[in-house]
Amino acid sequence: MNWKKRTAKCGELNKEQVGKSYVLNGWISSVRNMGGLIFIDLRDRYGIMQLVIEPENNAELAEKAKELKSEYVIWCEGKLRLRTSPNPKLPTGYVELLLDNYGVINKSELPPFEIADDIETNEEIKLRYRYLDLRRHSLQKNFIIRNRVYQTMHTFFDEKGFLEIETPILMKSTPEGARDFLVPSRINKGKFYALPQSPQIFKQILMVSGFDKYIQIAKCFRDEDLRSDRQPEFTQIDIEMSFVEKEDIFELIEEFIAKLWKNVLNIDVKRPFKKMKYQEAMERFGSDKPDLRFGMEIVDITEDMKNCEFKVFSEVIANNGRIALINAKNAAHYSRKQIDMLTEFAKKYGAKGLAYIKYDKGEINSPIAKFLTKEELDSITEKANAQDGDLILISSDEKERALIILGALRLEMAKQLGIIEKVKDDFSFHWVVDFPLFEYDEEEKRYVAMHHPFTAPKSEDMEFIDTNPEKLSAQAYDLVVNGAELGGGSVRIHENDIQQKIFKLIGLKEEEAEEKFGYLLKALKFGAPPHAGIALGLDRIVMMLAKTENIRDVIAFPKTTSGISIMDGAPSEVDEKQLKELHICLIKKEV
RNA sequence: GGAGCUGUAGCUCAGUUUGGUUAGAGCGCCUGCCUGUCACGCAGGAGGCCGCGAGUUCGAGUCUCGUCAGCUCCGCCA
Repeated sequence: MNWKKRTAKCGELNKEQVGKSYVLNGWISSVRNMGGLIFIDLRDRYGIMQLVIEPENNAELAEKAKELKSEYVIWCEGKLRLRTSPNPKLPTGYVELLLDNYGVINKSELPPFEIADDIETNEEIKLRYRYLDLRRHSLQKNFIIRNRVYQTMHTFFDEKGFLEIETPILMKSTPEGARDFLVPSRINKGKFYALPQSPQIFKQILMVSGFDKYIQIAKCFRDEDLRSDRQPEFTQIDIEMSFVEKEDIFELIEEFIAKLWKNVLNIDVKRPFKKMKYQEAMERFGSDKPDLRFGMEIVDITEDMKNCEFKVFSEVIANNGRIALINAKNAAHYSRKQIDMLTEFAKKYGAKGLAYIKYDKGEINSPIAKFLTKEELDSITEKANAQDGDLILISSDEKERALIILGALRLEMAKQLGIIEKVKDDFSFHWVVDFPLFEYDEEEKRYVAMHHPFTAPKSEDMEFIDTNPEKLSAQAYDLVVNGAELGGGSVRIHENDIQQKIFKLIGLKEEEAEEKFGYLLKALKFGAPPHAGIALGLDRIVMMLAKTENIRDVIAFPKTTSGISIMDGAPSEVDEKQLKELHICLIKKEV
């Protein structure tokens, strides 16, 4: 070994250790050569230590130190002393290491960007040099949080008697849900494994086996388009329990979440969490994951407009649609152009247009006012609780569409008006419950499970199962924090006949159900206990704790929005030989 | 599958509206000076396929079309 091993870490030394000698290892963060005095900032993951060379007392070392550049890895030794001019901004700012000697362990090319917290660099270069980006404290701290989450989880669930059990990564492709990633089998030519979208069926089967409390940090894979909070591979804290009801899951998860927030942020979370029905979430907030940190709730005015002369409204009413509004307080100053942009925004969610009323300096300013009677206008003003200075945005559409549009506008206006900024340090935890069991898929012309097809219907709704399936509510629940879905789960079906019925309702023929899910159906015949569970999005939890808007900030090696890993170049073409072994031949793209 | 924004020095960006001499700034980098810096300071210097390809034009960083990449969003994501 031609370097000296560290006896301390950069961020750990302080006043208490002054007078002692240490060896440090780390990366050169910056060199400030004052001529008669050389300062070097040495960085490791624990912090920064200032090194000093005094040319007056060690001319040789000072001369040698001219070789030192950013991001060289060095070892160095010297005595810790108090600084004559301390820097209170640094945790280690009261001390410095007076060097007796140092050595370069490994040189570095000039990095393509500076390794500093406060500089912006384009995403592509940061991802190409991910190892350099990951040297920044601003990113490292997220992985320290992530680790805190792992450790809290392991301890918490171990103490509760949960068993951590791994489930297969290579499994059978399932027809429901997201697009599968497929893995060809060499031994079984022409056949494919799929990567799990979640370990759902395996964990249910573990319940049948009697492992009544299961947990796993599960890697999941979904071949769908990416978003700022979605990667094709992501991590779930996957949980399942036997002989429980949904309340048991609520209590367990609330306790766990409270522990996480305490351990990571030292915040005391108020329990129990609020519960809101899906229907209510949609009606009041236009979302199944409402952000409850602020108001601006949706107001239904369909009834008030039932005799309205305005054709847009009357047609919507005739088609059983919804006319509703939100009141953007103090936004009457919005210009025509700004409102046009809001209209464009609404159109992304399928709006045909957007009506508005400005209560501007005592006057009502609205292109639709002339179509409304005084009574109609008054009732809008009253229901919206509109005052001078307010801007009312009105959506009229098919019911769910209208609500979704207003839900999106509500969030957008909260952003634009600085409301989100005001509540950015608040946390609002709640459960959304009583989801519909099915929703109708227009494209496939069939019912699909809103959660997944193993979700139990509410027992009091079972009477509708043969007559009116769209009326069925699911025993499903989502954990929602600040408008983000951090997890979701359900009470599962543990009876073979009900499971078969559900498959039938989503359009799976008996043979298909047998072919795709036969192993689950069979397992349910062998004394399956009642069971329920949940999956928490670990990446999103870390995002929330780290207060970052982007999932790339909490995944060590993430992919770009087109699913590419720039650093290693995945996905890539493969050798003809590899394809041949797999009996795969590529279709040449036509030009 | 669709929409929007962005692409100019190693990095961050200006210049594009209205085409016209040698494409600028800050940071970083290189050389020298500097004894308390920590966003060190001072002096000097190097550094450009204006994403790529066509087109319009006497002339394109600037206009048009195409294309690629990154980001954000809609669809999609049980």
